[in-house]
Amino acid sequence: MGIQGVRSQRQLSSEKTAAILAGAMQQFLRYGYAGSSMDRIAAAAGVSKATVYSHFRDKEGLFAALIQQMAVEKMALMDREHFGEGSARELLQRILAQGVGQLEEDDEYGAFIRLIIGESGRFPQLARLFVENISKPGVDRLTQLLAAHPQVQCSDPEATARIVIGAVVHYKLIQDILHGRDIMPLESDRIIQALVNLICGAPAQVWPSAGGSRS
Amino acid sequence: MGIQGVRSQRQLSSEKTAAILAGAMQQFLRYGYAGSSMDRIAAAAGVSKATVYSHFRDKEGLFAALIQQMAVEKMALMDREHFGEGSARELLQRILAQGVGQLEEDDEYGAFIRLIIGESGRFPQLARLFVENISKPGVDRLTQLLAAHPQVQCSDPEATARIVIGAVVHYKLIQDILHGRDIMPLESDRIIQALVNLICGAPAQVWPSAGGSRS
DNA sequence: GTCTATATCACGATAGAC
DNA sequence: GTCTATCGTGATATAGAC
Repeated sequence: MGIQGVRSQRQLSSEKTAAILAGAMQQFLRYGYAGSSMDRIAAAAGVSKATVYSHFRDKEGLFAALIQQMAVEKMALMDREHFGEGSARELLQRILAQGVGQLEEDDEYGAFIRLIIGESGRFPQLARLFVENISKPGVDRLTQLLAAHPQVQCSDPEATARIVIGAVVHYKLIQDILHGRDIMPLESDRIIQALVNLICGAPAQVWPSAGGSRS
Repeated sequence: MGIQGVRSQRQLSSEKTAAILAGAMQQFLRYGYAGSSMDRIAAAAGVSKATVYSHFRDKEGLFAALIQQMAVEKMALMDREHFGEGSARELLQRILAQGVGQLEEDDEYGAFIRLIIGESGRFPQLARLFVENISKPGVDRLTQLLAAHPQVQCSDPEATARIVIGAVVHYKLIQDILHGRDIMPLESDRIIQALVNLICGAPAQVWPSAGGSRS
């Protein structure tokens, strides 16, 4: 099903290939798979429709190649980051601020997530590719980071990592992808602070006695 | 844009209307908006295509009516629940177990979420309808519950509620909607327990002294 | 390799009989 | 109100010139 055999279509001009993929990205991200036409993709790429079919077997092959390319791109965004030194609280805060900020400024990322989820019924293998190359590496990295800092109070780092990632992704989902910013307004700092406080303990623990942590 | 004026189309037979909506649900949930055809919807409903057009103005009107109906249905699932008495930990655990269990057994719910997200670019008003009638009430209820139990250690109940809901929704998203169960296996109890421990403190609080809440 | 032109078909929406 | 039949359009994919 199209996921294999993408590389075998690449030994062509590779100048037009990039243009076609760019046009396909613009259309697929905006209109979804079934809502995009090969005519408009060719027009957006600045080539004829026959050229598209000389570079990719059919619409499904083009779509699979695009998703694969975007998965590699978005995966690379995360791998290069090093988060320096500091306490667990500082480190976690830095990671979350960087992740949320990147997610908020990258409009394309939201459209990509929308596309993957929307087509996950028709293209389950591409959805799995997203999980394997994007979701899992992110959760794994955070899991190792939580496990490496024993001062954080969590007995299950893997489940905790998924909670953190899930909270951030869901925030992006409601705020941007589902256009809920006016209905459920919430500053991203509130999410970040609440997450850090949950995992590292409340910040201003005035009385370390039995009281609690109300402001 | 179709969201209004749905009721005005209802004073018809209302026998066929239900059949059409059922057929539309089957098709739209499976193939998305652009991937569904009015011919197959009519066939799935057991009526002719002209009958569909006598009950709904066009494809967009039918889609909007279906989303509206499903939003009301799924909203009603949550409103009727009463969670009895008990400590904050017991209460939260009961709520999460009930919510996750309902989300896991209801295949239709996953397909509905996939559809809403996938079409949120083309139909932003329907996405907002989902946020307003499904997401917001759930978060609001959990927020009030967290705020009503001062023994839970959270200074921002609203942000905390969104973290909890986000973790659960993201779990459903990865496991079922994106077919990642084999790639990132995780028992739902692990998520529930980790959430409860984060919010209510670790379970075995042997010494309630200055130590904090390490396990 | 890339184009224009075309084959073939399914789509949304409607007309008109009953 | 519901059906059959159909109109016009735009879809995927290909043929053949250059």
